[in-house]
Amino acid sequence: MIDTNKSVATELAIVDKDAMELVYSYPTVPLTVDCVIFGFDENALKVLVIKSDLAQFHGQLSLLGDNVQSNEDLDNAANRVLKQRTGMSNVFLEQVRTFSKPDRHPGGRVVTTVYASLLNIKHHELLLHDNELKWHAVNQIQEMAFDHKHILDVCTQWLQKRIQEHPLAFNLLPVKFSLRQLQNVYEAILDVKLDRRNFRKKFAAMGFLNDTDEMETHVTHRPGKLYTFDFVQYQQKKKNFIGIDF
Amino acid sequence: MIDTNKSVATELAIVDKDAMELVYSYPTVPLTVDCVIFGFDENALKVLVIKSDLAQFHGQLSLLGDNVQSNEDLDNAANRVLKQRTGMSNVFLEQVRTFSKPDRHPGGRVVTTVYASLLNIKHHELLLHDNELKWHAVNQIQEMAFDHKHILDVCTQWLQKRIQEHPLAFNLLPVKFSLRQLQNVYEAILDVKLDRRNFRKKFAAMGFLNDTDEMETHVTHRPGKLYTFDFVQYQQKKKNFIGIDF
DNA sequence: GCAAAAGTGTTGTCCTTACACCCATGC
DNA sequence: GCATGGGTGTAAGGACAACACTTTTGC
Repeated sequence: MIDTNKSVATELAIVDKDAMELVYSYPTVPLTVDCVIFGFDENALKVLVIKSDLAQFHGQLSLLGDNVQSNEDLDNAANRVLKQRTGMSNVFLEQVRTFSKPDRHPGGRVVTTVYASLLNIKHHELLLHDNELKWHAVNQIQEMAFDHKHILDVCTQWLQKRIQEHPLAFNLLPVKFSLRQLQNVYEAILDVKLDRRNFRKKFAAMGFLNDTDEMETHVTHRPGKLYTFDFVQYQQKKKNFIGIDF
Repeated sequence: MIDTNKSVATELAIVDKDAMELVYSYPTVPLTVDCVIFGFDENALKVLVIKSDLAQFHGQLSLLGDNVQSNEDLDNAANRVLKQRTGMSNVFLEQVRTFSKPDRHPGGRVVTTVYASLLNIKHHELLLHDNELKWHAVNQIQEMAFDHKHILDVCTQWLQKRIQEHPLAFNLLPVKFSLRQLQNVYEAILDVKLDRRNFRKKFAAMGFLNDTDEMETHVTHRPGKLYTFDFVQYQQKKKNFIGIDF
């Protein structure tokens, strides 16, 4: 029963005090975020990495990470880290997973929440180059600092699944693109070779492509037709749309 | 260049000290795990909830959660919480997402990582009943403590997607089950009628079913064969396994 | 014997795959 | 004219959907 002699304000204060005491009793842990920024360029899937700060991992590649500030949520932390490390903003980051093995960081226990994104390298010029910030081809990375190679592998699988469920690929292309460009995206991300004729048939059947009457120009071969992605058709057909299977 | 006057041991010690100092400089945060245990019974999707401990949320439903201990990874913490709250062990928990809004807990900042599972209510008798631990129908829960309703919604969506990609349905069945029982689960969850012969063929082809030499008993019709789920086969074939499409 | 569900094969359709030749452009 | 990739059709095989009758048990 509520004691009606107490004001509502007092009641709340006491209640909050209980909750605060509870929270104070919890052990606390250093928290970081790491960003796995995938990019597509020159027909290869790349990822944005730096050289590790730590002497222990001297020369090794590391994801873009930092600790989470005291009153910052993880989404904000990830966006802040990305901006601080690369100068990029307005990147759509998605939370992938939280990694928490107690020995994953040599300096002691650190829990990290990983965010990933996929963007067009040409549309996001790197403004900073601290710690040798660079794009590396994903399939050429053998070793990384911490557990970052494992994290990268998890994120690569995440991306491969994600791109088959959702047409993220179109984000990587200009508004008008050729089927070859589209196919390159899928081949690079899924790490497979696809048959050109079957690929065209599949996308033709999906009906998300609008045929412009334009062609490629200044290419050293027969120019291909240019298409646009039909967002309206996609939204309408989305409910019946299971995915893109190769 | 490495200073060859230093022993390797000294070098490592210095390196570790750098890493430790770095980690000590990070702010720390109270971390919890919450478990969203879905159950299927009487043709309804249910979830295991308790009444909140906090006076502020008096009478409101809460997920099963606790703080993460100092040297425990999140997977272990989730399993421990589940065991402490319900007595259950050997439940396959999957990490869903980490929630971190600074104001999500009235006692101050608490970051929580959420795990979910799906199991058969009848095969997991609740051994404890503290805080009125009970199964509630998911679609009848309007309000919960903290941001737990939001978390539940996220997990429900996660489950609907997940069950189409992975054979979680086996979690809902006894160790030995008939094909009819298996088919009932899929029909109920996917809300479709399936052809018995095609259903059997599909699962036979997948090779995850072990034929026991036992039959149903005490049924008022011809008894069916009982099968077990072959976890080993599933793990091996998993990489090629795309999903269960009906 | 009757009700109720188990068990079992075949066929047509559709989707996926594999595969080869001519065409348009830049140089 | 030659190098480069664009554009196109067809056939075989595999997966899926549709479909009906006989069998085994409890009552």
